[in-house]
Amino acid sequence: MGRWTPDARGRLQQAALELFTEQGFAATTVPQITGRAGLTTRTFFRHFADKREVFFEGDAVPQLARRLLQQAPADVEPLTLLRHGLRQVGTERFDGQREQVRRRRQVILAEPALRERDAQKRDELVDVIRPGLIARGVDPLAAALLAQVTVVVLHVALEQWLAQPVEQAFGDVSDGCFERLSSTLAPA
Amino acid sequence: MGRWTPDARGRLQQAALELFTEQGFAATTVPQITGRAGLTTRTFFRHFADKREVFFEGDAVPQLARRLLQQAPADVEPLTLLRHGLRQVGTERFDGQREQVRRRRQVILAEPALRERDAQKRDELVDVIRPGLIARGVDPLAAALLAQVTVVVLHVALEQWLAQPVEQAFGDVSDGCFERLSSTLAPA
DNA sequence: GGAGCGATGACACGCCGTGTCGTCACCGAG
DNA sequence: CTCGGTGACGACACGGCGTGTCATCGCTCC
Repeated sequence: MGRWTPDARGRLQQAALELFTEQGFAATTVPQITGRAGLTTRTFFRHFADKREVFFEGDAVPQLARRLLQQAPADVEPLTLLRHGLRQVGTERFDGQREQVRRRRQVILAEPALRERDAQKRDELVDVIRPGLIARGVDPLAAALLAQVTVVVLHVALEQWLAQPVEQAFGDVSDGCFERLSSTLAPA
Repeated sequence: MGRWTPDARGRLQQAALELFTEQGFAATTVPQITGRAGLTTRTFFRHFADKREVFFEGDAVPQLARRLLQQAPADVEPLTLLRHGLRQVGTERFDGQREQVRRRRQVILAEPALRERDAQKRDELVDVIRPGLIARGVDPLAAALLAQVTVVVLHVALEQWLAQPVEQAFGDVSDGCFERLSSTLAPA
């Protein structure tokens, strides 16, 4: 409990999210955000590297991926581990929150600057998964391909999952994507 | 032949590339670029949407992808088409220019802002390939997965190709990546 | 109770990107 | 040949982003 009202970072995130949905990302300025949060502009940039980061901060997927890769038993097949990992991500961050995820997705898609940052975040996830696989004994080329493909499936499956008429478990959608991809790549 | 010395856009690209390699992307300002090109700052932004675009402009890969997808005979298997497409990209843009490609790659990797834009460019390529596949009769889910995977292979194969001790044909590396991916994803 | 610490405020500043208007060679119509 | 349109660029102003720097002051530890 400091000299100031607590959770400055959380207040900034909250204010930013509200303003982004109210008036769009491009139309809201950092002073507007800090004004609503009761802070100064300079303080915003002490918590977030730039205006886009406040939207993506707290995205726990890379942390979860790191944890799963480290803690899984060594005898688990990499592909199995990755499939279960996506299912885990689904239950922790998607299942049961489809409308919330959809709204967030729409904000991103509407703003080129946020799409770009989203693509970078996917790359960062690849850069977590790949060394994790290598540490588990996967050779570098396969690790690079598997890490990239896992993030691709996460991305495509999320799109599929959001488009379903009725919500199903994300893990089922991502597993379906894995299988579909495997069969599509198999030589005819 | 106008009132001004011709090829303003080309002069800007040239000056920008020189300055980026001389002193780095972040350290060069747009006024520096336009100064060297003999133009004003405002003119820079008439030719390029932002400072990063001058580095990626003229990247003909999406155009090539569009052309290949439209012109290939309708009976070519999608996967075959994509593999040949990557080989084509390799011969047109990579093979025989490895040092040049490597230098460009290093500039991108050294600058987070350029990595981010590079990721966005890969997404844009996906957004060219996917509808092209759908137009060829591939169903939407497979098209999404194949488009993403093709760009992944392009990316991973480029990394592989740059790391080889002696240069080989890019198409051989990308084909190897495709096969490796297919076998890695196949159920044990 | 005094020293160090850490989060924030306050202020200045450079650069990015845009809106707007003026200038002037080129081009086509008459 | 002239005259208005067009299109690229210059000139200027400006808001917003992101950073460097120093001051402030409650908290903690000794």
